[in-house]
Amino acid sequence: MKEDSQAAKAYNEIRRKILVNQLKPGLRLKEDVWSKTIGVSRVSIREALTRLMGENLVTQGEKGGFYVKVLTKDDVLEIRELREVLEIGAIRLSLKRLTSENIKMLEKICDDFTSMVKQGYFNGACDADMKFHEMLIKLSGNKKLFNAYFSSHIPLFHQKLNEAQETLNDYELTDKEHRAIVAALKAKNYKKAEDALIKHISRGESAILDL
Amino acid sequence: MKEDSQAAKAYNEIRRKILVNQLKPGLRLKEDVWSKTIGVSRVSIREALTRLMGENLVTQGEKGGFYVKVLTKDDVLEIRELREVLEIGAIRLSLKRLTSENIKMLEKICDDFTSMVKQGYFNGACDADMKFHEMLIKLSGNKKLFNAYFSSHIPLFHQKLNEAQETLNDYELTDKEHRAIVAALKAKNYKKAEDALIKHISRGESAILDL
DNA sequence: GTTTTAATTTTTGTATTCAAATTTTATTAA
DNA sequence: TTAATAAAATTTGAATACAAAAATTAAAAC
Repeated sequence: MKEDSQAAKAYNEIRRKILVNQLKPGLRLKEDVWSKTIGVSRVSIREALTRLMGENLVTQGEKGGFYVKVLTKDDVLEIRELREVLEIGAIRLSLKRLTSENIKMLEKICDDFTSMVKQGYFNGACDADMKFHEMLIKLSGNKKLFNAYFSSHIPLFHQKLNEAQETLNDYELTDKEHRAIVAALKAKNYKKAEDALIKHISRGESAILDL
Repeated sequence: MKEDSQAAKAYNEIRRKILVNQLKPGLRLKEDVWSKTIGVSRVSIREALTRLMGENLVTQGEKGGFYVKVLTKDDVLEIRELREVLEIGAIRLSLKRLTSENIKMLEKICDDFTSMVKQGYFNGACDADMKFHEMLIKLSGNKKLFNAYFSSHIPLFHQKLNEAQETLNDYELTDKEHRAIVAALKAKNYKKAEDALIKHISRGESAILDL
């Protein structure tokens, strides 16, 4: 799929919409509809949807037809575990190579989070939350790890998490937990960082499952 | 893609050939050739290749055209790290839920490995090696983790590993290391299991990079 | 003989087409 | 009215067709 092909155009557009939750899970994606919406032939739409199926962002019903991937309760549970595995792993990999620059980047994201919560920009705070965890992964310096992180529906997971954050207290807890992780990393205390991270992620899961 | 569609047929056939290294990395996959080989229309081949692109088993050149994914030296390094992350994580998740049944399954695989090496069935031993690590992942009980394991080109990595095993000594080392991991798991000693696993995987990487 | 250029062939990207399968709507019988 | 059946419409799976792009080959110029 060439960068500038019709199929790539469709792929990017549909993918984006799924990841920002504009296309609700379970929705059927009719080829003809999207063909007209995006203005490319049905073949190109099919190609885009097939690629998304390879990424597991869409599934196919037994009788054919594409559907937006549905996150079940089991999925949420498994994603939480996988997040734990990947983020803890990332910390372990990055600990040796962490620079003070890196720590500053994390602290900056924490500060952004704090200030946005204070000003009532809750969606912005959610962005910062996602960014924080992505940064943890990125600091591992391992592209494949980053890739695994993103192909695991973690963005979808985070979508749900966003909905779960309701009281101001939730945000303040998140903030504290993030900062605890950063502090442990700064002190190069692997065990402490790991514990803080596990605690943080587990709380997120509970919040989602309570929805 | 319906289970029994033409595209699924092509997808499975091409995918298998890539994973068992019958299609060498870097090879161009011409749609027309495969259309005639498999006996389906070019559209179905395109669909299969597009899906494989979503899985990152094939890539696309700047000027279009599909190619079998090439594993670079960096890839090997990153996969080794990712394996470490995923397998250590799997151990952590499974430790609480490990039954004596599970341990027996692992021991059985070790025994198979030993006996095949003794009889000179080195490819069989390689299979058992892969199976051992897959089992570690499976025992986590997390399908998404298993999925991440498989979408990380770890089978391709293992292919290379197979080529790297040369002397009888290599096989005996592998055997010992596997058994050390199982012993630690049996004793529910997480730290020991983790250490044994890291040591085992690191040695594998060195062997590959020496190729 | 080598390098450029032009012509030819191959290969891909995309649209169109068509039949089969599926879903929806309408009709009939209970 | 509800359930069952039949008819119509929609939707997909798959082949074909065709133009544009890329690669290869042949021809010409140096």
